[in-house]
Amino acid sequence: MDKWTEFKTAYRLAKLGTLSAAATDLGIHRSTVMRQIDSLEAHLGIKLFQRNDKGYIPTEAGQEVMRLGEITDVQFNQFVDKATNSDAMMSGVLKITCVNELAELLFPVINQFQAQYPNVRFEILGDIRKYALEYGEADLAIRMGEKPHTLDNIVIPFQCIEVVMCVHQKYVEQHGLPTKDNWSQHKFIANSERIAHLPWNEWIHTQVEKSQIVTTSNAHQVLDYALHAGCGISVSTKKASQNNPLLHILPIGDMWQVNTWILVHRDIIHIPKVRKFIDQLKLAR
Amino acid sequence: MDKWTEFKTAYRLAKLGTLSAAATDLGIHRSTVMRQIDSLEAHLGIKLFQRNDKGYIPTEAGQEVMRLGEITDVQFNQFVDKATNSDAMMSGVLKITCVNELAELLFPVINQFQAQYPNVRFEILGDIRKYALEYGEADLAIRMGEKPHTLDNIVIPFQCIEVVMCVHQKYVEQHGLPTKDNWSQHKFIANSERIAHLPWNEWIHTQVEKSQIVTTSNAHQVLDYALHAGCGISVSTKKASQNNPLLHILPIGDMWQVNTWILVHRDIIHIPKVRKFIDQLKLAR
DNA sequence: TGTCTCTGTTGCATATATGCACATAAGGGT
DNA sequence: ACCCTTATGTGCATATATGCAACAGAGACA
Repeated sequence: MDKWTEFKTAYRLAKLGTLSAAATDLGIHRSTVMRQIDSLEAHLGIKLFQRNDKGYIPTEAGQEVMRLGEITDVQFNQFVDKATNSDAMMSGVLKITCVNELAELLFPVINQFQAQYPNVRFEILGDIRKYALEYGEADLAIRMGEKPHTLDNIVIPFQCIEVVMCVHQKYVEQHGLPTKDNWSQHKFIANSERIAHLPWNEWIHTQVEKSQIVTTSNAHQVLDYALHAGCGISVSTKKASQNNPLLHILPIGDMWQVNTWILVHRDIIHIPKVRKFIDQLKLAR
Repeated sequence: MDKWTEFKTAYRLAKLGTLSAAATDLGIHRSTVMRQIDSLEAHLGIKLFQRNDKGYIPTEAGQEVMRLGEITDVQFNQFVDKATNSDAMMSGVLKITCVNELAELLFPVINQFQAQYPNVRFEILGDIRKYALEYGEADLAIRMGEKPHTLDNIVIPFQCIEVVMCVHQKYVEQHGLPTKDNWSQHKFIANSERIAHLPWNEWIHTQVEKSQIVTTSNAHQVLDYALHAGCGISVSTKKASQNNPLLHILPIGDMWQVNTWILVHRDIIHIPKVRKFIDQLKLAR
């Protein structure tokens, strides 16, 4: 049974009783209604209506069509209402992918957003690898570095974050404060993998002798522990470093201005909750 | 939402993931699937799918379409199965209209039919007036007399019944046995209304003096009571008269050969239970 | 009785949807 | 490196469905 449109026509006809009324109701022509019914009956091999000069009377099967059509119509309309009404769509999960390091930029906005739309849940896919927006693995991505060049994804500039070298007080007590002149003698902490979209990590791997990188991990949080334990010099956002009085910001290297970008697939940017969340992200720039 | 066909297409696409698969499944062309989806999305103003080079991934709304479509599909298919499968259709009510006098012809067949199809219920509309098959008041009609000439109804010859004049033993004891020569002196029982499709009733009204018709009623059963109480001469089927030893069949008038006809609307004759019941009626001719 | 409006029905011109062929891109296997 | 298969996307010719207009019958009303 693939004649769903004809089925709806039959349902309206059974409900209203005449071709003319059904046609007006459906916004099509009388004759179209008639031919759709003829077609449907021929297809099913059963009569759905008894015709007379006064109109169309549903047979037992026709009454079943009416009953079923009514249910279906309500369900479809409810779906359309729900899908069309923005507020009703402000629910479900919003999946965001980013490297762990960027998650902290997100949560102030998420917090604010959830106050307004408590039914939207967030799922942060904090991982090294890039999740593919194209395959629906995530709704949004936050990326760093050069402006991503994609085909199906829309790229929106997000924050320009400042990144600094820093070291913990414990390290200073043990090894002294690294300076511009002697940093090449100190210990460094870095991600064990070379990841193109982690620019400062690349900087360490290219600018620092391999032997200086004494602590590595594939997890950002582990590196953070190492930093706070005084294992060596690491990289952090300026903001995070300033908030911790035990962290010393070092004048080593340059102060990085790293651009971040919001990525969203062009097919889902118009989904209300996605759009509204992006709007709030923009305000937080 | 009147794009039910497109809705089904969207549901299959969401289920199968690619245009090609959905197209094959639906028996239409890839490009048709694509354009129907585009059309539906444009109509709803929301994206149902996220497109990529591997296929179509349903959005949250698209998943809802899939869920709803699945339910609807099952329901529609169940309907088609039920409506198509003859045995499954052998249920519900079968409405038959006839004058009370003919009902006794029906019940042997009904009895046999119900043994085979216990889920079919019968509703006999035994009344003087003709129920209109065209307006769905009844499924079948049994009519007497001349072959009915109708436009939308199919007429099938049924039984040729023999009708006789008869009188009860009580009447004979009181007034003597009516004969061919003296019947015009006797009392008659007739329906109070002149009904064209009750030929023997018409015969009485035209051939017998008004003053002779001493007992009338608009109900056949009442007339029957009057006959058995010995109130006068009445008309009955030969069969019924022969079964009652207290009834005398009189040689008055002619022995009528009355044709009876099965009437059924052309739109419902193909409904399994209607067709099968008619088949059994034919066997009982 | 005539008119008016309601119903379904049917032929015909046109608008719409469909299928085909081809272009394009990406991955898998040899 | 090449082929083969998978997938989507897009003009274009054609098939299909639609709307229109006209017709016929039935009932309401004056």
